[in-house]
Order: sequence, then structure tokens, then C-alpha cells
Amino acid sequence: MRYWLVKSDPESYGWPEFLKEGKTDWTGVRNFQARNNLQAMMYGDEVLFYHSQQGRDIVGIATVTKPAFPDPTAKSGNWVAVELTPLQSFKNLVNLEVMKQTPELKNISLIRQSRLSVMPVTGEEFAKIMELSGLQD
DNA sequence: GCCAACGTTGGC
DNA sequence: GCCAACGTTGGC
Repeated sequence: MRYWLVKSDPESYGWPEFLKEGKTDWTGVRNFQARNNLQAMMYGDEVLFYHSQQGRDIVGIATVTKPAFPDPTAKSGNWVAVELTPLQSFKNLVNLEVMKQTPELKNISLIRQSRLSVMPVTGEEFAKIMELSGLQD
């Protein structure tokens, strides 16, 4: 199983709406690197859900319930979407600033490549984030 | 609101 | 094919 992180501006789509809907198609990605990451996701992979712009926190974990399929919102081009389902809400939100101050997370893509919206997370990074969230996994 | 990072576009 | 201009994202 692999670990990932997706970003969303809570103003357009936040964790509470995601919980309410019960699942969502992660569409609209129009960046090749992010697209490649979506394509590499497999059923059951765990995905950290990060609120960009407002909060700047990882707020919970989702899981991939449908691997990559053609993005229905794309008018042209080879873009894909996945279906995500909420798995767990974090007890303690994990803030960007805290991650920056955590030595184990200094190489995390979230910090190194701030504009990428879908990115891989290592097992070690995932474990550390779980620890910071107050959930033991 | 500003600005840095960076991806994309278009002129040459 | 290079690179300047421009647009977008996201941290601050």
C-alpha cells in the first residue's frame, strides 16, 4: 500500500463537505506530475487530505475506492480522476508550520514542492503525521 | 494583498 | 528549440 497527499482549498471543497458526501471523484487535476500521481494510486491506498490557503492543515485521511479513470470534466487531453472515500478525521489537525518544524518531515513534498496538488508521501512521513494527529493509526 | 515558484504559451 | 511574458497556485 502506498500513501499520498491531496490538497484542496476548503473554500472550493473542504473536508466537511467530503464527509457529508461520503465519497467524491477527485477531478480537475490539470498538471502532469499530479496526473501521474493520481494514475499511480491503487485501491486501498491512503490519502492525506490537506486544506491549502485556509488553515494549512492536514485534516484527515481518505482511501482510494476507485483507481484512475478518465476525468469526466476534461474536455480534451489525457486526464484522470480517482474516487476517494473518507477514512478518518484527525483528532488534532496537523499544521504546515508544525510539519516544517518536524525534522522527520523536512523532505516532504508538501514543503519541497508547494504548488503540487497530488503527491506521494513516504511510509515514514505518513507514520509521523499520524503520530502528530493524535491517532495511532 | 504581495510575491515566489513554476507551468504554459507564443514569438522568433 | 529557446526564452520572455504571462497566468496560477499557495505561503506569508
